[in-house]
Amino acid sequence: MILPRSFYTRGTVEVARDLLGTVVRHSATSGIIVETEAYLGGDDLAAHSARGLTERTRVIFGPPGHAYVYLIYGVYDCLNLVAEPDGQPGCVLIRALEPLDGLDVMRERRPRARGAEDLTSGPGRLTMALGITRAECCGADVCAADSGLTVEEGPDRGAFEIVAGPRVGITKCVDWPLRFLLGGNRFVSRG
DNA sequence: GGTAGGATGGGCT
DNA sequence: GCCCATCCTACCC
Repeated sequence: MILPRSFYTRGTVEVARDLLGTVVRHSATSGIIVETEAYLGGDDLAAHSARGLTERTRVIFGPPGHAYVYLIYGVYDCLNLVAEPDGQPGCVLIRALEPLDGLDVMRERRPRARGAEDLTSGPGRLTMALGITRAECCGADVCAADSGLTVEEGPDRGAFEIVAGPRVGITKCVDWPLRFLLGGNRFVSRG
């Protein structure tokens, strides 16, 4: 049920697409991934790993199937899942979830959310709703049942269309179609 | 319906 | 000192 490490030991784009429909679980809450973005190695200047291996980006260069959580704009934590074989950079930003378990807990963690669509429809929102912090989760092994942060096979919901487009909020490599979302899903971060 | 602007702190030059 | 892989509010149609 928990996705095996071999799932992540592949090209980042493939992993980003295949993560759609799977389930992220942490601290009494879970959600189905409906939007992802791939951040590659090589000449992807939008990726944190583009400036090389540093203390912060060490996890991205490490073994696949681990969580890379970072602070954005000094305010919010964002969740990534590391792909590619050990030693090669590449990770997938989780941008939106469809809430699955623990909706009441999510509402307590996000008192400002008006409807269910506001709970997890954004990279900063979903970490708040699931209680994911970089202090607790950065570097966590999402393939290990006892890690507290796991990614599981999702419920079978038949065929769905994957829509690709430019990544959100970046200024470099803006034309690369590395954002993926479930077509027509109302829990995506935008459009 | 839309958007402009502020909050806020770590990472890197 | 500048740059952010964002969110929320206020205010304006």
